[in-house]
Amino acid sequence: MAPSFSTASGSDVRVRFCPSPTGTPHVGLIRTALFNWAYARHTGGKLIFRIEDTDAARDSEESYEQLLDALRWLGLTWDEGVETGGPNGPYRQSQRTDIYLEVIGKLKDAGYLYESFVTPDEMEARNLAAGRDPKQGYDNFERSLTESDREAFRAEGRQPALRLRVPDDDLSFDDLVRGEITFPAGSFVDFVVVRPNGAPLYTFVNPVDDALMGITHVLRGEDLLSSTPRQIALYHALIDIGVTTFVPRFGHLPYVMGEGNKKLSKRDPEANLFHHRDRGFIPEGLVNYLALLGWSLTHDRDVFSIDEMIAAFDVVDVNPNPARFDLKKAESINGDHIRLLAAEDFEARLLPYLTDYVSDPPTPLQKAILREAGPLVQERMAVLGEAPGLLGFLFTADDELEYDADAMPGEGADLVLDAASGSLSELNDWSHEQIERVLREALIDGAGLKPRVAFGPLRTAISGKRISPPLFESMEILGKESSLARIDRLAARL
RNA sequence: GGCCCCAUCGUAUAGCGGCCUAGUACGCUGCCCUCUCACGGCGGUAACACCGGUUCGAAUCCGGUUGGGGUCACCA
Repeated sequence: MAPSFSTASGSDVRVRFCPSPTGTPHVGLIRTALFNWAYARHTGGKLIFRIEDTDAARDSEESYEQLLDALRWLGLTWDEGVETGGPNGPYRQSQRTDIYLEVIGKLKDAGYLYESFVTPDEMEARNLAAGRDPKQGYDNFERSLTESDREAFRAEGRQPALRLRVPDDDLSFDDLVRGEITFPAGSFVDFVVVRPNGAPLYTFVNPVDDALMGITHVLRGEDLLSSTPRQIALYHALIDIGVTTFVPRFGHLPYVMGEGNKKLSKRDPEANLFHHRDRGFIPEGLVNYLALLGWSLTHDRDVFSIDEMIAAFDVVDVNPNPARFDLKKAESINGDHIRLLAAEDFEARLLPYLTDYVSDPPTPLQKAILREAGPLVQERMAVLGEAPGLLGFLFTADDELEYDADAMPGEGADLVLDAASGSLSELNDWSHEQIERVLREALIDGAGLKPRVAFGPLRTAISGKRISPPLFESMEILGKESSLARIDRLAARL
């Protein structure tokens, strides 16, 4: 039985993203979604979004909502699937039971499935007794059970699971990212597809749905690589009973690793997609960085737009080795994308991170402050979560400003503040150029101070912090009255 | 343990037999710019795991070794 793999390569490409709704979206999972999406958009094909909720104990509606939230936030649109519908629905496996039952019936009638009564414990005992490594697992021995054997088990009150009879031949396929892979006969065994209670398992419903939905390219995590031969075996059976006519191409994407050499664990905060959103990653930046985990656009540039990615993306270019998630690099890429934002767009995206300071919607005054202060901070942020620390003082009342301990100036600061206050109070043209001119005249030229010594105390007076947006521009935004009040206030505390 | 996958600077990658005394980016670092922090500019640091083979020529092809990872569920 020669495998007839899909030959789709253009608009006939059909890929899918089929997560289980358990837990919060993981960056590795989303990277898989991204590559599937990019491949669909690149080829002009379709992305199908299916939910594999066959594990009632672990699945949750909350997790399902988070999956939708994640894809929508990143702009990963799907053509068929949950929420949008399509001709191959329903797209939640929990609603497809009848479909599975029908396929199971056909497979049984065609002789591909057989009843298996042995329990996992019994199988282990059997292996031990045979001097066989228990890790070898099942030995296909129930293939040859007679009808009377089966009757005897039933008489004991046992309900059988159903196993798929796999071919006794080597099985090869051409992995899209790894090339030709061959599994020797015997390295994959007859596996359970239906539980004794009649509920089909992932190993069954996943390929069945792919077949029914006409999936041509299965791009998934490397952890599924070793289950591929049995899935292909199932596919051959499905082709035989007329469920489909071809086997999809497979592409196994590399892992996304964390620190050291371990898979980025679900417990690791960096694994949580929303953790990055909360810290102020923008979709453009995160998508760009995620794409870099196993793929690259060109040899000399790693900041690119989503459209550039679509134009260039092909799974065969994906690198097979595991990639480490490097937060520093991710932030750097994100910062580059922040700088690429138009000023108005940037201001709008700042709002969700400034809720402690700016009302929703912002008042006209707040809006005006943001308009002026935006350009000052856009080029100095890697993540939007830095906004409150950088801009908060602009939205704080003069007498409520708090001073960071490490910002408190030392000896001589009172003289600086007094001198600044004095010369600034004379100033009528309150522009940052004039503010700077006056202060330099008084403090640098006049008092002979080093700029660092002169402006440090002023920065603290104005912002309460050691690090702030440019000082003179900040004073201009605050206005003369407020600036002087803050300078005098700090002076009074020294 | 069986089977499978992987192997280029600390990290992500470029490289698909000669363009490689191995490029780019992040990181780290020196200098410049500078009111702080950034941004930006110019430098520096640092890698083909090992051993054989094929070839006139190998980071690139083949074999082995070593090291990592995955998988062997009536989870997904």
